[in-house]
Amino acid sequence: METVQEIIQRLSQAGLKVTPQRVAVMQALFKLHHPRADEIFREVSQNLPGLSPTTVYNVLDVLVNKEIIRKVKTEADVMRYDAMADHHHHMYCTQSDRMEDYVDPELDQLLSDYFRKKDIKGFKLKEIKLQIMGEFEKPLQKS
Amino acid sequence: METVQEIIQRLSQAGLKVTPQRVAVMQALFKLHHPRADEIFREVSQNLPGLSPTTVYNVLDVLVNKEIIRKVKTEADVMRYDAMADHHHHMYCTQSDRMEDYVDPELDQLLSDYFRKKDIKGFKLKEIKLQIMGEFEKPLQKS
DNA sequence: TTATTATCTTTGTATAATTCTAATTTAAAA
DNA sequence: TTTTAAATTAGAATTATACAAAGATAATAA
Repeated sequence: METVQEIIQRLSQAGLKVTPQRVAVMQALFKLHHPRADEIFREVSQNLPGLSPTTVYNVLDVLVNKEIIRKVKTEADVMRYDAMADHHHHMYCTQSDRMEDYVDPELDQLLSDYFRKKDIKGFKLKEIKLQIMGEFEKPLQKS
Repeated sequence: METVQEIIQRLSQAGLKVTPQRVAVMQALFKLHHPRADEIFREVSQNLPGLSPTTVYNVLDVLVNKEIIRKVKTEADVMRYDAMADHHHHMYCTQSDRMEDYVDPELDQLLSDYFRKKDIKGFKLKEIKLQIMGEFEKPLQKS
């Protein structure tokens, strides 16, 4: 969970103006779990009445371009957003659009070793992300 | 490249009626490379004038549900579809929307061994798919 | 601190992808 | 064949997202 200070710092570092809208969108991204744009809009609107949906899309686009956050598409065809603190993978439920983070440095090491040897011709590899498909056994708890 | 015979057989096996629209959509899926719904629509319309876009969406949904084809989840806003002959991964260009298949049984073995040991709690794993992000060195040839 | 300016946000409209509904047609079983 | 459940269609509706122009504001430098 990031503090406002850290959010402000991240925005500045990226050469972005620090606006209340941007800070609030980032906060929503940390608070909500892989939210959709409309969820962010609703959340942020509570603190910033009069917020425009366009602003949310603009802010999200800017953050994606600066690689501060990421877009992720789920099974259900909705776009979700992810504050990408550290490198991580995603577990997807094949029955719903539920999605969770999966962090596993050991696996990352294994993969990075493997691909160092492998070296795909004509392709400069930058990152490996896993989509781990399956079913969650326990239903998601309401927060 | 699948023959019409094989496509018909696959549809029947899944308990689906064999309609010209379905066969044509499957053919388009093999001909085109990870097409979007609208690309399929345009392709199939050439042979089946008067085709409705709704039909393309319906057919794609049915095929996805019967696990004959797959939706490909990317960071792009549009959904792409994949005739899933064999298990494979995807390589993505970070500079464009280019996307290629990546087949690597050795890697699959490695991953399956790893996750057999690992066993994520509360999650029934079905499949691992890699998103290999990077840059293609040579531009794609026009077909 | 204040003025300046580039950047951001907003409003309102537009567009594109996808879904819905209800009517019509068709593949396949009897 | 006839029947019927399943599939397709047209057209309207919805939804998410993008656009363009005007107004507001954060950051820079005077």
